[in-house]
Amino acid sequence: MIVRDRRLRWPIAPTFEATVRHQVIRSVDRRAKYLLIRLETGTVILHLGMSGSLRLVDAETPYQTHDHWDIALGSGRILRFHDPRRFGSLHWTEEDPAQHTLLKKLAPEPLSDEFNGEYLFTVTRKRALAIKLVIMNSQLVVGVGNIYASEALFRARISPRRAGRRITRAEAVKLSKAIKDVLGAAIKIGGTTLRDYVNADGAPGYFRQKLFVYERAQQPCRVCKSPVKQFTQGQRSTYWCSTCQR
DNA sequence: ATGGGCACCTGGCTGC
DNA sequence: TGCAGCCAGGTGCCCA
Repeated sequence: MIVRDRRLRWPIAPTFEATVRHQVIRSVDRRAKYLLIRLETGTVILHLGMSGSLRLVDAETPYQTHDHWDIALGSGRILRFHDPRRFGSLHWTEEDPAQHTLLKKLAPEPLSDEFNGEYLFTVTRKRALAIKLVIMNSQLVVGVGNIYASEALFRARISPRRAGRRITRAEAVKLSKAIKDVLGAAIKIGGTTLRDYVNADGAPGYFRQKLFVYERAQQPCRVCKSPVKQFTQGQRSTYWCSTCQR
């Protein structure tokens, strides 16, 4: 393994290369947005942040700016990590990865049966916080960042300003379905590409074309034609249609 | 227990 | 043409 820049969101541990050297990859899994690569003596926990990507390249492929590390595989190819914003991270654990600090408090997988209307209704009961911020809390919901939060609420026809505890049981059902739908649809077509972000093949994600409200301030709502509104919640932009969403 | 705010980082864009 | 300044994203962490 070659590390060119240890400065990711957290610095890559100085012992990391020596630890993973010569180990066989047993399996690759995922929890929330963390990639789990199980080796013989432990697990690599990797996050792509917002601009990270992994590519499998030939050994002679020259590295480029922001190619922060390479792992040489037994096949002769190289697993290369590229991340302009350096919000990605790389950790090592020899214990059950589910018990790792970064993973142990995470909410259920949003596409699992465990994540449903009843679950969402229950966890929102004592939340005075706006529902948009509630569904962006990884202890309550995982997989929903700023883009999909606005999109899911639009699909569920719920105002992003509504207090979590004011969500009715029926709305919790709608919202849990909207979250599953938006994540499922986005995954299916390669995610959402904004500006310079590309996926592992260097291709953009095409979900941007399917966004109903995100980054569409002033533009007509795709359902009712009234202008999409924008405001700030938790230091982040929220987009919504005040006609469709209540 | 809950919520508010900040931090990390760089490319793209705006405006002088 | 160049450059300073702002904004965007995911999410952990510190403090009230």
